[in-house]
Amino acid sequence: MRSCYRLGLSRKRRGKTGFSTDARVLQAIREEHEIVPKIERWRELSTLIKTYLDVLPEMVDGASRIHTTFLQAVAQTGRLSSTNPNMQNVPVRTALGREIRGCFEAEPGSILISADYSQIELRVLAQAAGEDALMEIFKRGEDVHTATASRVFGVEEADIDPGMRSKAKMINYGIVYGLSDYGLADRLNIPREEAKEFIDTYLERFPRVAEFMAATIEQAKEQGYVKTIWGRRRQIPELQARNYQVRTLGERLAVNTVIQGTAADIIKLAMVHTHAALERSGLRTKLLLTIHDELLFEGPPEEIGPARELIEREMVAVWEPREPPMAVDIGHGANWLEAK
DNA sequence: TCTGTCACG
DNA sequence: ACGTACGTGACAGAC
Repeated sequence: MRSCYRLGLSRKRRGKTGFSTDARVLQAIREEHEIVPKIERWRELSTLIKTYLDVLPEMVDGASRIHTTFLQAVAQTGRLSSTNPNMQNVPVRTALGREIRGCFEAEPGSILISADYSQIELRVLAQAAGEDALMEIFKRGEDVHTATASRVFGVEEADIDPGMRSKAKMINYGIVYGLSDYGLADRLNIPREEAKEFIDTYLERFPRVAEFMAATIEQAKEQGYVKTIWGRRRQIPELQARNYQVRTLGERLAVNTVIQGTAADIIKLAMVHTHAALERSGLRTKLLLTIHDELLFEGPPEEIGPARELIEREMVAVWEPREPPMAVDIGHGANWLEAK
């Protein structure tokens, strides 16, 4: 990018056609020129406007409702995907994003109930790896990112500040995805050596996680596939590639698919069981959406109490008697934002 | 049609 | 040394 060069901005990663200017790069060079934060703001607003505000109102039907299509055989991990429109990427992270989410309202006279599994992938990891240290954190009901920060940084939990917790969160999820020291360094904007220390310390504190990853990759190489806890398979032909880059991708896919795929099994079972239990109970509350670790329901306000109780019970029961237990966060409100 | 970017989990 | 976090779908611009 000629203009970037002229402004003397740092160049981080490059793609096939030039230097990247994606959100992570802009965040890292935010202080280098006053134009950078302005571009960040423009990117945020233009994305939300063109992808959601310009398009979704056109898709509302005569009953003031929007209908998505769920695809059951696209995502290679066993997740559902959602298209035309995608209701699984409705904004929520920024202030304007939350305003957009708040536009999705229950039918007048009804309410929405949102129920999401708390840290489902890390709980699955704890079980799959048999890592007691991780299991104990959940069993005690601790905040997993704070607890991880304490173990990785060697600081009392009471002294963990939001920045340390945020780094630990990055490490926790990065581990599931097979992140490298380079990748963590790039995301945390820290030296590579420091990132390597964090990862090494994490794997020392949670040694069964390291063993689980190695064993999963080894087994996948022998058999050609991995299996979720419920037994659904994904072939990983990338592991046979001669190309290093493809092969290491295969190693990350092997580990991630067991975790993400098991979480997908769980939410699908939860859909079946909550639906069946609602029908059996005679309640009129209906399942509307599934968003990977969240189920969204709509129903009469007088059913809030029993519906919430039934939904949480069924969602938790899907995973029993495994450890650590699943935890479900439930809320309700007139719109999707309030319900979260 | 490909690439980069960005929304979500 | 290698290139460097998984899974999606939608949009805009270049070709």
